[in-house]
Amino acid sequence: MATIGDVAREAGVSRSTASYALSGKRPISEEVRRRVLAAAEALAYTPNAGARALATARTKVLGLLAQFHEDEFAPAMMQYILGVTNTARDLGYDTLLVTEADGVRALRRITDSRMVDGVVLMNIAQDDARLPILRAAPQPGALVGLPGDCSGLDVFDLDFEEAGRVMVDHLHRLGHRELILISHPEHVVERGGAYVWRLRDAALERARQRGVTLRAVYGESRQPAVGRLLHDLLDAHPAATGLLINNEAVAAALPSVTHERGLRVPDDLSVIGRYSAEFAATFSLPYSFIESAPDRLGSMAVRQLVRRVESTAARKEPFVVRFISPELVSRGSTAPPRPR
Amino acid sequence: MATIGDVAREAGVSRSTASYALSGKRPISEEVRRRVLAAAEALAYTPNAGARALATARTKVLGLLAQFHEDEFAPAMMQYILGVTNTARDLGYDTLLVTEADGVRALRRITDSRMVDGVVLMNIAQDDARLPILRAAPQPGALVGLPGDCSGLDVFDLDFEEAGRVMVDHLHRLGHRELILISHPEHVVERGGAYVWRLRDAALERARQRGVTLRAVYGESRQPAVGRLLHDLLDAHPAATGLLINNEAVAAALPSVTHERGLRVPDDLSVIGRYSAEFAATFSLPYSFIESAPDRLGSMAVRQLVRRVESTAARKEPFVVRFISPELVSRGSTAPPRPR
DNA sequence: CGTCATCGTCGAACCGGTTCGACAATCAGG
DNA sequence: CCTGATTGTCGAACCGGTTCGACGATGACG
Repeated sequence: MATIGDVAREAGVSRSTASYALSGKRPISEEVRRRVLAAAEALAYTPNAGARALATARTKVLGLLAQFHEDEFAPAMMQYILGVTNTARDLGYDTLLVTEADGVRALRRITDSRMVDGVVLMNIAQDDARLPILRAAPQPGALVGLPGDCSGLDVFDLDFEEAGRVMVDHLHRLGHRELILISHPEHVVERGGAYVWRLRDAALERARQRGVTLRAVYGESRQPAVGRLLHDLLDAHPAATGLLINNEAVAAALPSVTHERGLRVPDDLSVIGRYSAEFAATFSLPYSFIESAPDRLGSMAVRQLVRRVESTAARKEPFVVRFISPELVSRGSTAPPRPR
Repeated sequence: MATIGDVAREAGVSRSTASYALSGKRPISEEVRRRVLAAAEALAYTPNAGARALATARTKVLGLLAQFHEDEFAPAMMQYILGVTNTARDLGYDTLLVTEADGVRALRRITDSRMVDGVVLMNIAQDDARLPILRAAPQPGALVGLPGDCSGLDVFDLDFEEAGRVMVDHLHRLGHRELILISHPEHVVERGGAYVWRLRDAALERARQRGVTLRAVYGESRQPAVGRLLHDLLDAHPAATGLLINNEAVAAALPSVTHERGLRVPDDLSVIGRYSAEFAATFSLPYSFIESAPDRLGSMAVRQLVRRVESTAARKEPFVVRFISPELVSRGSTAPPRPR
């Protein structure tokens, strides 16, 4: 494999001149530049990433830490990842995907060894043990998800509070007065998944203001538990006319449950979910939903991260916490209530 | 950040001695080793990945090239990826996930620049343009999926031919004589997705031998096309009593279609799919299926790749093409046929 | 008691880039 | 014609590891 020394020899110049000719960081005569470029082309020269990283203290690689918990719904994760990898590539970066269970150790490893120029963290917990490590790291970091303490990091997330309010308002306006909200399983909350209670508490508050009865329950993330839960809920609360679903697995399981019970949506039951359009298409979900925009979030996180990586000025800017406003995509799964 | 020079100074030895003490590649007195380890600990020393890569010509990173085509079913991909990243980490490697659309350019970039010690390729096409690049690369490569020409690379895949035969035999034994096989969309075939015709042709051949009528059709990968296709098929072939599904999106869409038509499985229709247990659980699919074992395939590919990376002896071994035998997981979705 | 291994450590070179300071050649201005 | 600035190139140092060869000290042995 050709080194820059080979290119220089082939072009009849010194290594430094070859380097300058290729990078353009100093004026080089047209004649010499041509020779160097031709030599690089002829030898199929590609700079050695390790050597360049050593010299420039830049790897052009971003770290992406994603945790896959047993009780989480893996398919939903894929789109966050693609949002990150695709945007990173557009900006000239590759992505190191780390799925190690011990996130703290993983983060330490990739930051201390200088494998990456910056890190995107996913599956953020309320009191995430990785955050202190990331704050102390020499590389900047961006989060997809809102932790309890945002200091020292850029944060991007869906506005789950507003999402809860939008859902309640929408059904309230249609005349619904008794609703059920199904969230994630309880372990997700115990693990610090703030998005669960952020949406739930805001929805409860808004329901109270509107005089709507809202029953908030934990969901499940696996079959057959999900199906059973749905049946039990519909049995227990026959007066409920609307369902709010903040849990991909539950949304995916609902169609067969309504079928089994002979319920028609929206005639007998109104439904609003919270997931991505991509997810809706994949699982052919027929419900109106709040777009969770995973690719946009991943993309935003990367853009901000790269800004900080590449500019010392940007690195000194105050940290941002940016929420995407929930957008309700109508699929006609809500209607005025009708007593069952 | 501490360098090995800092550690050496702190321990009162030379840089080379510090290096040997940490790596154990030469005998070092107990006394000195202790001092070096203590210094490394105190300074929180972590070797610089770029410097090490430059010196050793090893990065401890594997490349993973995955393509996400519009018409492919993304959720199924996640498990292959996890199989790769988790196994890689167990063996001491990190994973560079590359999802760039231009696979050839991406592969060139990561191999030429020596960012990775080896590469796993997914979504292999019959005549995959990336293979010549990978064969010529200095790093070893492993494929998850079977191309037309396997030379120079290790290949791992499900035995799709046998899977097709197992499906046909299973239903034939139960007494079925008219079956439908739904594969992937036609573009997947045009793109060179050999697994489509490998399963299909073997199934057709076996059906011929058994005197069974097997209608093989292309599928769809998106709603609402998938649902429409299924309805049309069941309308057009009322005499068919068994469905073979080699397409995750179709399998995921089938339950609601059978519900809508009031068909019961297996009483009115027998069904066998081909996907992973993980996928079945996620989508709560109630069908018997051939396990496609994505995590096992990813894991096998990485193990072989790392063997070749780490041992010159292994690098000289003949290349392997290894098929996982299809295992039929029974979920009770097949029964003797009953005329509809 | 001299000789030869062995053991433990050190200095120096190397991996392949980037970048700083120096310097020769060219050119414009006084 | 001399001076000073500008342009283009080069050599050397550096980034932070690893590894080779050498060398002094120690111990075994004849």
